[in-house]
Amino acid sequence: MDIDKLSSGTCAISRSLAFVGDAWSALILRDASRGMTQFDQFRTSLGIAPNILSRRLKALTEAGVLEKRRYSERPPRDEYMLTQAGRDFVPILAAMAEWGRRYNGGGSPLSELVDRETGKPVRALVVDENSGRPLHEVALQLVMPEAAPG
Amino acid sequence: MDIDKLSSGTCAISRSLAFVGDAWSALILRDASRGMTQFDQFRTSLGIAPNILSRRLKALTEAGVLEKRRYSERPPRDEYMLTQAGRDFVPILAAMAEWGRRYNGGGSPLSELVDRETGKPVRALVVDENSGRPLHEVALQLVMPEAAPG
DNA sequence: CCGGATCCGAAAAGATACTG
DNA sequence: CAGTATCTTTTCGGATCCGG
Repeated sequence: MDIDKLSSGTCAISRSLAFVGDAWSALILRDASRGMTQFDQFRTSLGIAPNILSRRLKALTEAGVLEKRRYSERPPRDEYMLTQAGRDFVPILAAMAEWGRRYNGGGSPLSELVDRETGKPVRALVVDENSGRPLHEVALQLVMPEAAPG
Repeated sequence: MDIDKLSSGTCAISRSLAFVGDAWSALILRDASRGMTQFDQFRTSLGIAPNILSRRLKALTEAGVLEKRRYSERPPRDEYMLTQAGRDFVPILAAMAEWGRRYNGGGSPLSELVDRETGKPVRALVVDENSGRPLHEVALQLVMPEAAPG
């Protein structure tokens, strides 16, 4: 679809989908959050063709969720690191993992999220920051600017 | 990419991406959460080609996040409703909206989420269900089954 | 008018080979 | 390693048509 239109639209959700409406991009962020930085790490982990990995890395870098950094001059070597925006997206991946486990968890054993410091399993839950209420208990209404009826 | 492989892989995140790694699917869920049920409502709201919409609705129905229900026999009319799985995905969309607002919020005024009952704005935050800590403050580690090094 | 199905050109994905 | 070039295959998206 038209990604440029998505990222400039009036819906805040669309603006995120501009990045992760593509599965590869989200999986790259996942691997980056696991500490991967190099082209070949991503390529091997994802089984992705190099040309499309290249394209995604460039797009994610231009979008500001990854940062390219040269860590060796001779030979020239670059690494990709999560920016603050990228790190802040990781909890959303965690929430997606929670959902995936609950509603599509059949078959083989699934990956788990743990707190790296305590070693305890983490269960992602989306709440309202103000009230603390879990959002799945709240009747949400998305209000578009300029009054668009639903 | 290969969606079937995604939805059967060992990573819980991948299993969610099988559904929303596609931007259209997520936007359909967004509109469904706004109360839309009919083919033409989605089509008009999204500006999507009918064949694509048809394909996505079928996929989302087979995936179990939408349910097709016939509400009129003559003429035959169907509506699409969120299932429990679909409703539980909405908080993730809310978290994505929050992120989109923070990191890609420039330009025109953006859509907002409000509590339909109180009318108050909702700020989505992903926390650990057990400790209550915001996940962006937690050092997360994704543990794959069968020990895969990062 | 609603809910699609069909057809076709354009675009993107994927595999593979190759280069600095 | 970290990509680029090239090629084939798949998917997308727009226009149009069809049955109820």
